[in-house]
Amino acid sequence: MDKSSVPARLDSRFYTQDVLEVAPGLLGKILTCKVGKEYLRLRITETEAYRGTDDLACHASKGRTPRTDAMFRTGGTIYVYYIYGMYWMFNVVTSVENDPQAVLVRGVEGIYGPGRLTRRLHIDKSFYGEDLSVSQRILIEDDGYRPPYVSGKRIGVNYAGEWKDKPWRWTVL
DNA sequence: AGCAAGATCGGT
DNA sequence: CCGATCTTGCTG
Repeated sequence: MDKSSVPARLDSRFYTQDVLEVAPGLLGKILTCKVGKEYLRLRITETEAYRGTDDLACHASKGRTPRTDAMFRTGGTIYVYYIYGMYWMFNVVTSVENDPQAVLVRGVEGIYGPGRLTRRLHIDKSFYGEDLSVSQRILIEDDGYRPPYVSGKRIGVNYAGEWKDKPWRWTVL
């Protein structure tokens, strides 16, 4: 049998890598989330990397606050924040403790937009700080699928000086 | 206590 | 292109 076709939960060995490895690496992985009594399983199609205190687009560049605390924890932690009075943003923390990095999941199959996907998956503040490698209601799985992809500039970060042009957004073709 | 900005979205 | 809508963090 084909071992690579058996879905396996991603663990800390994957999440503790650098965000520039994890963000494109998450493309094609299966985001599994319990919604009511059902588990919705959707492949990730678009991601963005936010990397450390130097990256002016990264919330951690403003320091460690109650809001950004989760980003400073170990890889696999969930960082969720509320924006524009309407939307929850779902992020996967990467790297090790005190090296604040995170992947913003911007899209999954059939759902384009970070605010839309959290609405569909019922992801809100209650997921803040949860651990993707052990949670019973949310996890990410790898079944070996490796889709082709392209990279481009991040969205909505024109205030970030030289950091606004980093090609840290990845989209499946 | 008040204020300005924000990793968005949907309608005009 | 603009309004909705509210949390966060900073200023005073």
